[in-house]
Amino acid sequence: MPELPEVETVCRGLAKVMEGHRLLAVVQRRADLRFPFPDRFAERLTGRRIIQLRRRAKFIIAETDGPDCLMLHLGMSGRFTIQTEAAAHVPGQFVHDVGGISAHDHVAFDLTGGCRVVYNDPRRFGYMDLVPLASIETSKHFAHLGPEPLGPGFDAAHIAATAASRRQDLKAFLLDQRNVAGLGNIYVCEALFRAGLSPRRQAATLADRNGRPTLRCARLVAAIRSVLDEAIAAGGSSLRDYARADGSLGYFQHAFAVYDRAGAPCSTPGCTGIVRRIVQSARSTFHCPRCQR
DNA sequence: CGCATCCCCTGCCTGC
DNA sequence: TGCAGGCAGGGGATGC
Repeated sequence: MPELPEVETVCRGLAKVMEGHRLLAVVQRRADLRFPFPDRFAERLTGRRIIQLRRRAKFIIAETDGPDCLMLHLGMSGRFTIQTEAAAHVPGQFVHDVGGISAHDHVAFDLTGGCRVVYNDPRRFGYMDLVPLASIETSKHFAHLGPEPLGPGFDAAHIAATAASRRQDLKAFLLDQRNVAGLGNIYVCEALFRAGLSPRRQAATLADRNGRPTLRCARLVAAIRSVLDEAIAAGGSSLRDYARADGSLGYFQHAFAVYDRAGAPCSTPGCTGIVRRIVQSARSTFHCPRCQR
């Protein structure tokens, strides 16, 4: 599912029911997801109050009043649902254990205030970890992350400086979380389209011969910001299994200009190009070969 | 260092 | 209808 706008949307949805509340019970139904759960995962969280939820890159961080922060990564298919029906609540048990509906519910968080937050992840590419608040930024998850694309550290100068020595394709450069954190396949495709830049262009060509930012860098920064801002405002993109934590659907997928639109006419005014699908790094890229250079 | 490839796991869609 | 194959929003390991 999730790139930055989807994770941001989920984070906001969870914040409403988790912030300020205490964890009455944490139910963990298996020993691992993508990675093993940390030792005594449920025990270390039980009884703690959730102070604040925030997002960094594609992670959700839940700060608690205890020594550990809960770090969540949704992988490809992770999602949260919020259950509020009092009738569905059987302490320490999953709703689906009782009602028998869905598989792949791996963790449940029971909170004061009456909500249960359930993590479901069919592919189990997501994971959870516990990290001390003071060492979050230096943790293995965050130590190599680039700047937030919507934050102050991401600008034309950063792009130019980072890309200047890179021989890789622009697509791969933007997917690399060390360069900028939070973009994934969809929003890279959409941002490159908005910027009029080819996904096949060498990253180094964004900078001038002295490694300084060009207009292309500025256009790319503006394109990334605008597409992310709009996607967040739309509640993210709902493809296949993605939903917001409250169960409602994002609708930015209706605004895709190129993603999953191979064969469609290019939407750039005056452009007669056709959206093409190519494969880069074994993943689909969608672009207009005519107006993206 | 950069890049391609494979892999983790499951579900869904397509085409035969 | 059934089944095989391809594909998927992430990201880490490996080998060239």
